[in-house]
This record gives sequence, structure tokens and C-alpha cells, in this order.
Amino acid sequence: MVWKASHKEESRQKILTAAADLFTRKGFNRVGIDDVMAAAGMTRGAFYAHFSSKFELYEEAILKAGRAAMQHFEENSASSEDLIKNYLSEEHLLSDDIRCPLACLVSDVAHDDVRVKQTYTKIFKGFLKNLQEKPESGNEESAVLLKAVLMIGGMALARSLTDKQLAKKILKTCSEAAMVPEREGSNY
Amino acid sequence: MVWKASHKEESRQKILTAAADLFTRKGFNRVGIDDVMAAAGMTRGAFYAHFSSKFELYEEAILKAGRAAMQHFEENSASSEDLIKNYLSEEHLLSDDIRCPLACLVSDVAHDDVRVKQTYTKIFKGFLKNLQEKPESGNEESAVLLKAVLMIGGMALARSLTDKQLAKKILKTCSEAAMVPEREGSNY
DNA sequence: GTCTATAATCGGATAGAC
DNA sequence: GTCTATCCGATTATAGAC
Repeated sequence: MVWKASHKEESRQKILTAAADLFTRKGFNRVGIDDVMAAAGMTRGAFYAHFSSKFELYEEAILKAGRAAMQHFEENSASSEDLIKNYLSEEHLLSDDIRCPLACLVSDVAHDDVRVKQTYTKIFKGFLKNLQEKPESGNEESAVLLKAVLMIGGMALARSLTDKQLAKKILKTCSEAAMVPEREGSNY
Repeated sequence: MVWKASHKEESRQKILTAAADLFTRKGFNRVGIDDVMAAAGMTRGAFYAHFSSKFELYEEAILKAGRAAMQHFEENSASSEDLIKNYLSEEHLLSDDIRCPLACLVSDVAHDDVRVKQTYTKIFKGFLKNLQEKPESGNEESAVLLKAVLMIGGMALARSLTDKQLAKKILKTCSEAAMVPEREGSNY
């Protein structure tokens, strides 16, 4: 049988997309290779033509999820305030397709091995850079770090609470607070 | 063989202590019943005389870890500022015996079933109440929520980064920021 | 490159002796 | 109440056909 040159890469991307979705939604351990491959429209046997282990998939999937989330929130946010508002929105909390791995996997990653933590750290630093580069943003390092913690921490916490009223209040409060620091030292 | 009336309860507490330690350190999935029982000085077979399932143990262990952490930080903190400083300290980050499950398991819990999330929510509300009751603390709800997010989110994030310099900076920045809000509306 | 079938392992839960 | 031995389901990874 003959395969298009692009076919393998397409399959690989399908697997990664499915994995990014499932891992951020259910965590590493609650997702089997079967689940990922089924979601990608294939069966288990094909997996190892693309990745050497579930761990390798995990790392790449987290990266992909991070890029996808970043891009999504960037595209829909002209200002730093928009970015914060969108990130800490109920849409993000409930979204079926966009979930930031920094929030979905904060504590998960802490229990994984160093390589996963390194990947996470890399994504986190990209997140910081993004926050910092928004033109009208207060970009002292401490202000940026605080925003990041309020965004990631607020969203992570909201996801773990059964009291959805309280979860929403957290999102709202963090959103408002994260917008304040940038006014100090900004131009208007 | 005859057993002291207190023996069973002692064993139970040993198991819970070991479980609280292991689960907050490694997460639910990376810890087997074997591990817990070995740490408690027993073998697997004895487990089911105390708990009906690993899940049941998880819930109780989280509660125990929460109470232990709360008590530890309360005891060593006269003021709200002390509490924040101690919670966001490097000692807490590196501690072998005291780790707050709210930070260690934020995103883990999000992937678990409702009952675990309910337990987590309960602990979180206790945490809020504690923050609120500190006499000199600013206790508007929003201020308390922000402190909680900075503490839990900051510690969770610090645990997941390989860049320990950055992790420390996060702890320090969150610590300072969490102390600010309470000055508004306080008495001095 | 993807499939089906299977090997190998690990971990939760149970049974029965003491 | 705790032990050892065992069952059993789930899941990662591999083998070999197409």
C-alpha cells in the first residue's frame, strides 16, 4: 500500500490533538492509549509508529495544548485586560476544546518526573513572556508573576470546587485583581 | 490473640498518616496500597479491615492532611501575615512532613470524581474561614479569596517548576502581595 | 502505516490461615 | 487484626499479518 508523504504527519497531529484534549481534561493516568487513539480515529497498534511511549506523548501533548491555548487567548485579546478576562472566563472553565495545561495540570505535573516538569516550566515561561509583551501592560517582573499566579491558580482552583458559585466568584475576583497592578506604572 | 481496644484505631491512624504523606507527595495514582501499608508498617492484607477502598482512603487522607497543615500553620502564626509567610515559605515547599493538600492536589482533584472534589471544597472553605478569622485581617470576601489564590496557586506553581530560582521568586512575590490587601480596611 | 492478537506487568481487591 | 497467597481487571508495549 502507498501512503501520501503527508499522511503520517496528519495522523501524528490527530493523535496529538486528541491527547491534548484528553490529558488536560482527565489527567495523565485517567487516559489510556486506547482512549487517545480511539479519539484520533485509529487503534492502539498504530500508536507506536508515532511515539515511543505514553510519556513522550504526554510531553508533546502538553506543549501542543499550551500553544493552542496561548494562540486562542492571544487571538481574541487585543489588550492585556482582554487576555486576563478571557483566560479567567467561564467559557474557559467550561470549554470543550480549549483548556490551558498550566491550570489543568499544575499539581499533576508536580508528581511527574523531571522531564515533564521541564516542559511545564518552558510553557510557563512562554506564558510569562506573553503577559509581559502586551504593550500597555505593567511589565515589572513581580506584576507579571502575580498576574500569572492569579490566572493559573484561580482557574485551577475553580476547576476543583464543586461549589460553582464560589468558583465563579474566584474567577471574577482574580480577574479584577489581575487588572489592577498593570495600572501602576502604566501610561494612562 | 487479644487486641487492645485502642489498637485498631492506632493502626488506622498510622495508615492515614502514611497516606496523607504519600498522596500529597506523589498524587493518588503514583501511590499503591502496598506503599501506604509498608509506610505504616503493615502489609496489604490488613488494609481492608480499615478502609473499604483506596478511594475512601484518599478522601480521609486528604482531610487529615488538610487538618494537619492547617494546624501546623496556625500554631506557628500569631498574625495573618505570619500565616501567609509560613505558608509560602521555602520550608513548606521542601517540607518532608507538612504539605497542604490544597496546593499539592489542586489539579489532581479536578480529574477525580465528585466526592473527592466535595472533600477538597470542604477543606478549601475551612481554609477561607481561617484566613477570615484572623483578628487583624481584612475580611472582605474578595480580599480573602485573593489571598487564598495567591497562597495555594503560588505554592502549587512553585512545586511544578524546575527553575527553582523562579519558584522562589513566585513564593516571595505572592507572599508580599497577599499581605497588602489586608492593610486596606484594617485598623492600623 | 495501521490493524488484530497477545505478551507482560502492575495494582486493587478477596480468601483463608493464624 | 494482620498475615500470605491468589484472583482478576486494566493497560502498556510488542509481534506479525495486510
